[in-house]
Amino acid sequence: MANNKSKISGVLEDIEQMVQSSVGVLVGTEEVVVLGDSPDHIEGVDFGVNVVGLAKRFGLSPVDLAKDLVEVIGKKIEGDDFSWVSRVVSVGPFVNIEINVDLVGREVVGRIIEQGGDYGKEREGGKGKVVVDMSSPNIAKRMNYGHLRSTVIGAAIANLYEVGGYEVVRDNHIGDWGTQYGKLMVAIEKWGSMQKLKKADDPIGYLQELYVKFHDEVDKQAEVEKDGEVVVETELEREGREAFSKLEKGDKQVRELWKMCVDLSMKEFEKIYQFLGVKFDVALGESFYKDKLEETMELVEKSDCGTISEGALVVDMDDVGLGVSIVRKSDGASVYMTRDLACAMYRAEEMKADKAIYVVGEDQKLYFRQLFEILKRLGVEIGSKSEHIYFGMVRLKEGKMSTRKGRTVLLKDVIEEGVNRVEKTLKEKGVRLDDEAVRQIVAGALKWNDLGQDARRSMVFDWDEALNMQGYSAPYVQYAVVRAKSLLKKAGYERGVLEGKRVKGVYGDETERDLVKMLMKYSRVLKEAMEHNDPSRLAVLIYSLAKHFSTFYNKTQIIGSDDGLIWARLRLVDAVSQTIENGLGVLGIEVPKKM
RNA sequence: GCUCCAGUAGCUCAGGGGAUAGAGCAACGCAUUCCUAACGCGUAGGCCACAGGUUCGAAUCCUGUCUGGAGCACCA
Repeated sequence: MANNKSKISGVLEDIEQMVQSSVGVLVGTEEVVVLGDSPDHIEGVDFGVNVVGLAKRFGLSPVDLAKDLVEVIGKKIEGDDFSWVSRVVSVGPFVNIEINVDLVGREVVGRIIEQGGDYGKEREGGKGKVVVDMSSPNIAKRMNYGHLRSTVIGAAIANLYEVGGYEVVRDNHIGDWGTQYGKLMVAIEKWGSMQKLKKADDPIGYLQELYVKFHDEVDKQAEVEKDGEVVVETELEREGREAFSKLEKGDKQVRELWKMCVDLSMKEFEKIYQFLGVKFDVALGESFYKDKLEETMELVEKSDCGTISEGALVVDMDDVGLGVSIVRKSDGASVYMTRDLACAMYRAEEMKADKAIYVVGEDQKLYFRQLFEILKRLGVEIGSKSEHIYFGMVRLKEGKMSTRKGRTVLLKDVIEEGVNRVEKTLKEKGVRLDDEAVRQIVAGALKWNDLGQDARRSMVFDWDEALNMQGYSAPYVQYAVVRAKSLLKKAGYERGVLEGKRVKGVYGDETERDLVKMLMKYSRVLKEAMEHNDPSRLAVLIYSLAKHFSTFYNKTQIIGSDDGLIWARLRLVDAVSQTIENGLGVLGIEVPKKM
């Protein structure tokens, strides 16, 4: 087991491997060993292993096992077989390891600089193809702050899978089909016009108002009719439902109007995506599957799981606690489920995807369990491999967001406020930045708020939190990278040019040591983030890197130092900045040229 | 009513069987002729919702209670 083992795995993994084989010497088989952090109050150690679980499994005393392990590892170190570890001690059931930080540091830094933007990436591709179903705004509605979540979390998940060796298709699953568009068509015909829509400054706003009016009118009708009999469906709703039915059957006039709404909406969405720097590989909206719906409904009807109930085609999953799901309405029209079934099959058969990841809010948890269950019952394999990555709802202090009650925070307003805040800060600092840098900072701040914490928690919208630019935030991390790069430039540092430069005897300082340790953990954290579908793990690590870099930057004068460490330190700065930038890249956050 | 998710510092959150529970914000104090202060250093702030249980060991696992969020047939 030499130091220069496979360069594919990281140094941390190599050390783990060494401990693992040491365990093998003691118990006969190699057991998976994970190096954790050692506690701060025990000085001089860097990583720790808890052997209780291991000892129990083999019926050994944890304390004895720890002692024995220390002895075996100690021999390896002494024999100069493994010089990355300089000391190993046991404390109760823990085995603590001190790394030879100078050696390890130079190795890790060297690898990062060598691999650059590829550092942390899985070398072996071919893990499979995954479709990430993300963003998915509904047409004819303005995007509100809540729509940010699926978009940025989806982008980060997609990137995580990509660096994890998967082929990824980012699919913006636009909501452009369904009864609500029948209602919208009715509203346009009754109270608006195509001409007005074409000329409108804010076409989506125009459509949204019509949609809201539709519901207001429905409420009025319902009240009137309530005086008579029990009303299930108002006249207006019936018209809306019929209009959708017409749309679905291919009525030319309705289709034309619908198409216009789609095009106008997409144009608006594109502006926001551009600001955020979010890209999709495809945008196959729900309507894309409109010609496959008949076939899908037939398939369900002919399958063992489909039954007719109250005129509708349903799948009863009560036996597994999932209730009943409608696949075809009693009037023959499709529902969301029909489209998603067709979509899943298309992704499996046509796109050759192995897996689909739906980045959609927690309110649809039951729905996706139903979707996967139906696919399973239909014998469609992708269903059992797909996942619903959910995120908590965004509320306002006043309560749930509601387009109809005008109680929303529009995404474009949040962006605008972000730009204003950045510009105000710049004025105070007397710094000038171009629009691109401002955009990157605002987009970063917005994304961090979604990616920096467990997405499953629901959140109450708060301007200061949504646009936080201090401390645990994207601008803080971006700033660290910008400082690092500027420092490198000022020092005349160039990658790979080291002739005659001393790069020895470094990384003894505590902060430098912490930085090295965090760099070592990068690829592991990346992998964990992917496996848990949790970008926040990555955010936590790169924030930590930025934090320690800031400490280092403030206390260590690098340029002008003449203690012979300058080049080694610059290399460390380079590696740190590269790693942070890689991590930010995975989160979909760009680094401005200047800050 | 049933099901799922969450409750950790004043606020927003990390940690999710192990060693003395950590950050950011807010507060207070310090620093600054030096690589840009969206920065750094320090102080203070905790019955980890509550009650039982499992364990050598629980913020972490189990059960129950309370509080908040989400969902439960022709919306998406």
